[in-house]
Amino acid sequence: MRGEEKYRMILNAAKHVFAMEGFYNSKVSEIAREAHVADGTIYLYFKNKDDILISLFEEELNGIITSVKEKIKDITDPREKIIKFCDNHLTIVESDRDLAEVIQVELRQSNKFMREYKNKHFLAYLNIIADIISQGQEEGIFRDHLKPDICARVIFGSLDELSTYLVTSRRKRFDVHEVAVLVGNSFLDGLVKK
Amino acid sequence: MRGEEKYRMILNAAKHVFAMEGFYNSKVSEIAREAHVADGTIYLYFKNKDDILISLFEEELNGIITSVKEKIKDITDPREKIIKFCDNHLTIVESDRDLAEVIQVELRQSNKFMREYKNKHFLAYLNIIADIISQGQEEGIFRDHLKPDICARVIFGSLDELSTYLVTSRRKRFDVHEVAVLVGNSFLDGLVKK
Amino acid sequence: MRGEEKYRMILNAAKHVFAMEGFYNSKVSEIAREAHVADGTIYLYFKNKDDILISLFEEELNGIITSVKEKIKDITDPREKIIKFCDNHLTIVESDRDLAEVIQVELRQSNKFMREYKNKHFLAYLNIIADIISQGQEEGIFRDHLKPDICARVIFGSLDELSTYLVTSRRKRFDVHEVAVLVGNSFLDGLVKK
Amino acid sequence: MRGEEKYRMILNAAKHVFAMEGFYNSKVSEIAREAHVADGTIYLYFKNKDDILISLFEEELNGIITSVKEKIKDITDPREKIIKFCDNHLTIVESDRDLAEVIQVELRQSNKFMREYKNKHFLAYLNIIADIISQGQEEGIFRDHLKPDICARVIFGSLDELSTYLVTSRRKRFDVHEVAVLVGNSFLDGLVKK
DNA sequence: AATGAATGAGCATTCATTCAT
DNA sequence: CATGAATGAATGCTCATTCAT
Repeated sequence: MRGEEKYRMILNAAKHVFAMEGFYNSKVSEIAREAHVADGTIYLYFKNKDDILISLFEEELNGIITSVKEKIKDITDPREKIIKFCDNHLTIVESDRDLAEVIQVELRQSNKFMREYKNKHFLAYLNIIADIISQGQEEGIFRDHLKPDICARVIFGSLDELSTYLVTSRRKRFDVHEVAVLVGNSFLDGLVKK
Repeated sequence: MRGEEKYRMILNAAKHVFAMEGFYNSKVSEIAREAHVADGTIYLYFKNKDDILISLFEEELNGIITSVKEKIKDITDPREKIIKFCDNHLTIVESDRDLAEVIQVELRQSNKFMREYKNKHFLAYLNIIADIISQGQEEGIFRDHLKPDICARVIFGSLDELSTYLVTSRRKRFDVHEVAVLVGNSFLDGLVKK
Repeated sequence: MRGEEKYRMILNAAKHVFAMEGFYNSKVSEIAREAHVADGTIYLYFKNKDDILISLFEEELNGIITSVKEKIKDITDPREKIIKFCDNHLTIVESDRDLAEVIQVELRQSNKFMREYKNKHFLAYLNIIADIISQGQEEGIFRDHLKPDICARVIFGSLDELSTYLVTSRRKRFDVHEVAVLVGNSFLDGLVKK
Repeated sequence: MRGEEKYRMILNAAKHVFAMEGFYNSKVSEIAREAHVADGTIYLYFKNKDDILISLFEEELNGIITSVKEKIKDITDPREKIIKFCDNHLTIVESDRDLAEVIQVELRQSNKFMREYKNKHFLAYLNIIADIISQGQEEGIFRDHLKPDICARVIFGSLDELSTYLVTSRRKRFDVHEVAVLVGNSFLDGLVKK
């Protein structure tokens, strides 16, 4: 349908502009120009500039969450699941630098509305890792004293900082699959009972 | 000296205001009020608003770098050095939430000048970790195939995300010393030759 | 005919919306919604937003003028005519608060086009009073030195301000028939030769 | 003092611009230009555009109220007081056409804040007339059955409509002193006990 | 050095109007 | 005739920065 198409065009333009300039330095009129719509048209699809950013996260994070859940659902070994999760995250980031930039840069914005937003969709993403850890602990594979929420933060933090490294550099810093295995294994060495 | 005193007052006010509102939502006049100086006075000590943020990082990061270098200089075991590094980072963050907020939130801003800035002082901080890894590899304690820069990113990313967790929550999520050991050991399990 | 029906619906919706929000705070889309037509449809019947207001006056004032002329045409005594005029004005205002609001609030708008408009249809209404005065003077009933146009303004101003009083208040301030007699007589005392 | 001076300059510029264009067609930047200040300066003295209009009324109405109270305070005969009130109103209007235009045109605006405003300062003006009527009734000079608030509206409405007449016309329509006496007497004929 | 009143460039948002369907 | 999605000109307001005192 036409409307849906414009909605996508605006979000894509916004992703690019936000990635290039940062949210606060981005101009709505610039997004409109890149989306090939008039300034006013944006306000038919979004309540305001903030709403564009929120919608962008909502859409993209949902996509990422759906895709990673799909990819790990047939894996039984929690160790392999974690490596797959890392691999998926870095692969997406590598294939969509704008997205990576927006997630890293703007997920940190501290508006109240953003903080609340994070407490909803971002946590769903973190919980995927935490759930894998819990599962591994129940299966007696992972050490019991490690708190899943802390581990999830540690793993996500590593991946996110590596993404920054990837995005910030103009030249290629590392092979994502190789590093995903490295990060996964690094933690697994700490996680797995000896 | 008088001037030095005002400079400090402005930076402290800025740290607080930036932490509360975020850089872009902070007003120079608000910083001036909190610092008990006139708006114009700020421009006697800083070139512009951006310069306040840059100077803030410069000062704070230098302090952190100096303090952590001091703390690890008498430790010989690279494994202990890494744990000490983690412990130091999380302890500082816990004792100065405003600083933590500013580092996490604003270090991600994507102005070009910020990017360049990061490539200077922030890298000095990362290099402390990378150097420890290199040292450990030279001593034959750490595995050789791990790239020190990648490892440094992974460790910093973990610590930084844990800081966010610490700062974002109103209630205490974890004991920083305990977690510092955990993070350090987690990586060490992966780093150390078996 | 269909078109005539929509024209009426739009004017009625406009009267209500203008009365509620004032001309400048009214949105064409709001009028369209209340009239149960599409935004664009309005432009099939009116040149622009201004034209809606002008047409509204035109229609309503013409109605009022026609009705009052009908009511006073069989009265011969100019004193009774004036009282009837007052009674008619206040009765209409009381029965159609939206109309009253629009006349009072918007008749005062000072666009050039409005000024010109007033100089055409509004004057026709004032002239009804002025003509009665002139008639009374010719018949030797009213004092000769009073200028009919001034008297017409005085009488209309009184009625209009009383209408404001009526419309602004939530509770009933006075009985319109009683006050019409009062206003009429008040002037007549001044008008009539002793 | 300087600040007070700028405040006056802005209000005077606003009075002129509002009178020329009407409130909604007036641009803040136009007021700024006429006041010989920068756009932003206006917001040092006024909260927003609405606040300029409100302050304008506040100042001007207070001035009018003060001046008329002063003028009638030594008059004992309520009949003379009313004539003096009318004379004062029309004289002010004649000497400050911009003020007259703003009062008439914009006092009718129907924003909620305006309605509330009217219920405070405008009523103080009306009450001056109502008090005179009450006084006259207590002294046994005016008829008892006339309600002072209704009479006040009638008299103000007459004066206001005559002001419109005065302001709208380019040529002089009447002598204000003569008409003031006429309006006053007109009502007095109705008011005074025979 | 310190002040803070003044500046004015810059931008998000609104909404009357159009026109392809 | 009717629609309503799309347009884009227009403007109130903010706030970093300046500079006369």
